[in-house]
Amino acid sequence: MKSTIYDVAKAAGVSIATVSKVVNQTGNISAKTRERVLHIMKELQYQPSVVASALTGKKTSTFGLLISDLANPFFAEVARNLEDQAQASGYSIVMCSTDNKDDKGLNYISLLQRKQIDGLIIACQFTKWSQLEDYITDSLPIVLFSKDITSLTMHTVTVDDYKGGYEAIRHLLQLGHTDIGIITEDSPSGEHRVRGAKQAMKDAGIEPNDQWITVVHSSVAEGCSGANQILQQYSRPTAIFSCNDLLAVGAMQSAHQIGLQVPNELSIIGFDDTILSQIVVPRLTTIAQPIPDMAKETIQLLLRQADNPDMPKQKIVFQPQLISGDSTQVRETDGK
Amino acid sequence: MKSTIYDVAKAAGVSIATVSKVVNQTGNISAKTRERVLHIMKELQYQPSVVASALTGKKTSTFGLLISDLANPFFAEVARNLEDQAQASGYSIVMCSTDNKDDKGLNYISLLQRKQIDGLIIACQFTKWSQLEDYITDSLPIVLFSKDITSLTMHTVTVDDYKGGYEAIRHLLQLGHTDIGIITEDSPSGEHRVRGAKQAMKDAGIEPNDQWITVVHSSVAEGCSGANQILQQYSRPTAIFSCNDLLAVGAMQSAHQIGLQVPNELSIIGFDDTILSQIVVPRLTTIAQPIPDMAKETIQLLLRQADNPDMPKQKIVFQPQLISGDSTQVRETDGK
DNA sequence: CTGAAAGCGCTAACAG
DNA sequence: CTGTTAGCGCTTTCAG
Repeated sequence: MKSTIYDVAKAAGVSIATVSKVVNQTGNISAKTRERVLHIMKELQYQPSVVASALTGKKTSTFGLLISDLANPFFAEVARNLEDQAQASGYSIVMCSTDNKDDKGLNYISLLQRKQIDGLIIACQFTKWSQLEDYITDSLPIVLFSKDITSLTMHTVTVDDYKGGYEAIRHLLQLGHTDIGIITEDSPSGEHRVRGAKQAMKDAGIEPNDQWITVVHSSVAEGCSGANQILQQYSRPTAIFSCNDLLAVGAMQSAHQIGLQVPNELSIIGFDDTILSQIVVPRLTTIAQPIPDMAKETIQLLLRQADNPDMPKQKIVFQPQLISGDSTQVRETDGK
Repeated sequence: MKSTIYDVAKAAGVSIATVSKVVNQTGNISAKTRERVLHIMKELQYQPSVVASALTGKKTSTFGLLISDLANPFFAEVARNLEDQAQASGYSIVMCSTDNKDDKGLNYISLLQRKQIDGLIIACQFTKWSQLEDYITDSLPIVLFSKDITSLTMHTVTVDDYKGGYEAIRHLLQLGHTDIGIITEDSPSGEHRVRGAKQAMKDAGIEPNDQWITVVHSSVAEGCSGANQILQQYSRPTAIFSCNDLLAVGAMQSAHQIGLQVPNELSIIGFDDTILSQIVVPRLTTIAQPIPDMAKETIQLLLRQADNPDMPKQKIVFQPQLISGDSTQVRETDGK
């Protein structure tokens, strides 16, 4: 049988209040009794119940994480980093894959609140963000990760998607590419990346060709078919910017199917720098998000909200970074 | 402020016992009162506290998952499937990446027990499994996933690693390969796979060449260097069996560096059928584990243990399946 | 410095 | 069919 605070108190010949104080290091307890209690605790293998203490208004030391799909390498890495940071502060994380389905997400949210989590990280999509307000207790610390929903006023940790898109194109431009296709997914960050990309082209005096822009769901397969659409046209671009690595890998497969050499005949640049981009041959050039830093900031934000419920909402934006791989190269002049 | 069972009781003009009964659908409550209570619950947005009910001895509806590394695609997929299955039964999962460090794992185990999880899935390594017995309350339902520790008598869900290794080699043999290298990691399942592999060779009258077997840590980089060791020898094999996809991908990179064409000059077969094997070019031939089925069985086992604490320990073994990719082909006769 | 006692929100007999 | 009551294990005044 598990031992309780009563068992310890009895064995130590003190009251449960005293035991509670030595456990939580509150109040003033003489060194002597503390030692004795500590000793007994060890002897009885006493493990304070998180459940009981949570009932008295203390923390559960648990965060919830809403994520699109844990099996997606990008999100898996995000989850891992968040977990590490949380663990460093004594917190654990409940993972909830929503597949970006509103009802699934909403269900998880109420479940998590019934479990009295101390904070929630939202790293998935909702089609109707407004519903969240009905579901979320105002006192629940929340951070939006890698999503910035302007209609919602919440703490937010993101990468500068716009700049990332801009830099991706600038990289291609520097290599001499002027005919550039874009494969993107239908999401806010995808849109930001595309906006940045288009702006970079315009700033270089190039008008984006809408024929070379496709919007698909985020998967390798769709990235491939999206690329097919672009590459099988009569005139095709010499480079493609894919809004995430999954799509970029799909584009590489498409090129392979069509018989285009990457990077000689087609340059491809991705976004996220997931493990996929690292193992693919040629190694994908991509835009990296500083996930460890973002994770750290996210957890800090959650922690700080606990002490300071109405701290002003912050929007923290991190800078993306170009990772040079082997999937992009100088445009070959005989091309097109 | 969140509403409690008292608020509902008061508003409905009944006792909290009655409310509790309609919430849990226990006892006999007249349709009329039930309606009324239900109505009030909705109105007050009443959400029963999992914490409070757990304190009275009920479930927390939470499982813990100990996993090596959530960022590893294989484990991410395992986690996702377990999460889905758990969610189908109203459970959520706390993820704990241990990096196969004993102390990390042990810490997580006591933390999880303090949080009163209803069950634990262990899918990571421990160097000293015996320690677990001191940490785990005998009443905690546990399932070992994808690990079978013979010294421990626990419920176990695994794939037949031995057979998987055997089949992998048999596949290569059928393609005419007789000079086969092996890259493996230092783990029980890795050993089983290698044993199966060696047996397959022996059964075909081939003596495994220890020069062509390397043991490394599980990562792409180590898979690559492990393959380098094998392939840079004066005489090299025409095929390599890698004990998991990470290593297989590493082997592909090694081949690429050395300038060996896969599969013409070198066939490579992996294990796990992760997303990595699917995106790599050429598509990796590999041995798949039926993760969804394994996950389902795991959760069922946990659930059943809750009702039936001392049910006889089961060892459930699933059959691996060969997935034909493009990384293996008939041995070219001019080879070696 | 230590202890008694009142909850936290809910469940489970046991009465009525 | 419904309500009373005694906990579950712990925290936190408030006395002593």
